[in-house]
Amino acid sequence: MNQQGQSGAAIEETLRVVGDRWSILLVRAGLRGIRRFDDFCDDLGIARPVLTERLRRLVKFGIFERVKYQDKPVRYEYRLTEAGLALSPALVALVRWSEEYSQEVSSETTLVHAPCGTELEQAFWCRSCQTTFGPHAVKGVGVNGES
Amino acid sequence: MNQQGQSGAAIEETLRVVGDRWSILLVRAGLRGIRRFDDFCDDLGIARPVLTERLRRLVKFGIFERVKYQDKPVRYEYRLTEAGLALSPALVALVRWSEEYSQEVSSETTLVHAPCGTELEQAFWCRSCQTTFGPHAVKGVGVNGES
DNA sequence: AGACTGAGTTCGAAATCCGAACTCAGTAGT
DNA sequence: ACTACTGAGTTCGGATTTCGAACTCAGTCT
Repeated sequence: MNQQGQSGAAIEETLRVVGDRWSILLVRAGLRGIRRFDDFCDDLGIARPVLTERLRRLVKFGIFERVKYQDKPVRYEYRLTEAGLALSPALVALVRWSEEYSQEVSSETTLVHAPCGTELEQAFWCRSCQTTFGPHAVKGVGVNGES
Repeated sequence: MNQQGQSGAAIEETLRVVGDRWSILLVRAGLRGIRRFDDFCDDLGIARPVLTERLRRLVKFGIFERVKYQDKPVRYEYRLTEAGLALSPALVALVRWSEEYSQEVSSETTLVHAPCGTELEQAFWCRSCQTTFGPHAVKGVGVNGES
């Protein structure tokens, strides 16, 4: 079917987990502090059966955890795990992209790749800063490798 | 329905474009140099009708462009636009996540960002080769002229 | 009692996805 | 001229997923 390298397998696996229309939005809602079923429901406008299924899956994959927050009528809420939080770089990247390319596609980003001498694009992610820098933010760095 | 700030609207818009199971994979394939209909098909194992629809949509949103590369039998191929390339940071973030939090795939790719001293991710794109180099490829390249 | 809460479940209808086979223009081989 | 092959799609019926709306169930509030 496809025989791409490791990074291909990696991204496919990620998408198998959060690659549907709702999962990333759920993570985002989680980052915004939303935890309860009905709140996810109202906030995203997701259909309840789908929300049920999606949350279950995300719990299974360790992105959310189902926590009892009340005993009387037993009630559970969903909180992001560390793995869930770790998706934020991807969210940031997506947000940045839409900010830049969504409506008006205008950006004269031109970088130079020293080794091979041609223009190139680069994306950087810094763990300590928890931010990504789009291609335009990077300059004059030369690296290469194989595919 | 949802009244999140700009970033919420932004990410939703992004997902409206590439938020399905295939689009991101198509972008990734594009980054790997794939351009032809049948190649996308074979590489991803996507159903042809879906591929047709998906490519059309991505062209409409300016992520791919449909380019005639032959006249005799008129043939078109799909190339990533700059906006399409700009999605690579997001892809890198997803790959990175799966490397770290997904149990299945394990790859010891660890990059170091010289300037700030912490691990980081880098995705490089070479326009002339029409390919990106993932973290793996970059790994072990001390060429960066850092520490 | 009666109304309300929160986390779901059940339902049938509608939208998507799938693989397999077909189209259509032109090219290559015999 | 006849056949086989290419590449980019389209058409088909069937399977899967999604949807909104209404329902459940335990417990609480007035």
